[in-house]
Parts: sequence; structure tokens; C-alpha cells
Amino acid sequence: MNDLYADIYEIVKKIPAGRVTSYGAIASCIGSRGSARLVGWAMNASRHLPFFIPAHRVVNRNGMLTGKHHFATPETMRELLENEGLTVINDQIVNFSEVFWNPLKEPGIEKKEF
DNA sequence: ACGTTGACCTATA
DNA sequence: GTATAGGCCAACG
Repeated sequence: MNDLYADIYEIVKKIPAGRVTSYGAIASCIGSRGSARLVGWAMNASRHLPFFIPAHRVVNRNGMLTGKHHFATPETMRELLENEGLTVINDQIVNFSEVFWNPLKEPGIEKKEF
């Protein structure tokens, strides 16, 4: 595992329950602004990791569950999000702006660049 | 090694 | 406001 993936996992693991973030925010945290796709690949690889990664709390900028199809079952992501108090309708998070968790705004996050 | 794809984002029209 | 184009890095065939 590279440090890049480690940073991604560190940030994702720090996401509080009932909150969601976007790939771009994480990508910005690690310094690669346009490398949001790397976060997606990291999430896909997170399944193979021994520890649990709340990848269901990571959605795209639109708040749409684009990666639900990559979970064990497409319903897994929605179930997990609803279990944390979030509302998901038609693969879309309701009140996304309110439940959005910005890692750049949170202290204790290793910010590479701005 | 080259071309394509992918859980995306930003910019311009 | 939506639609289209370009870019980014890594993995797969």
C-alpha cells in the first residue's frame, strides 16, 4: 500500500457516522485535486483490507451513490447510510449539504497541499 | 508497452 | 440551469 492510499483510508476512517464526504474533498486533502478517481480505486481496494472502511460515507460531488454497485449488494450502501440516520432516495442523499463533512475543515487531517 | 476503462472533478459554452 | 470537453492517476486486457 502506498502512502497515498494510507492517507485516503485515514481520512475516510475519520468520517463521523451520519456524515458523508466527496471524492474530490479527499483528493484535495491528499494534494491531488484531479485525482478523485484514485479515491474510487482506493475504495474498491478497501474491500480487500482487513479493517472496515466506511466507503458508503463517500459519495460523489452530487451526493449520488454512484459506487453502490461496487458493494456486496447495491442495497448495502443505502442500508448503511439509512442506518446512520441519512435519507437516501433514488440513490441520492437528501439534505446532502447538511450531512456533508468536509475533511479540509476538520483538524487533525494531514493536508498535503491546498 | 499501448490503449481503454473507471465508485470523479473542473472549466467552458 | 444543463451540456460538452478536458484532465487526472492507477489498474486491466
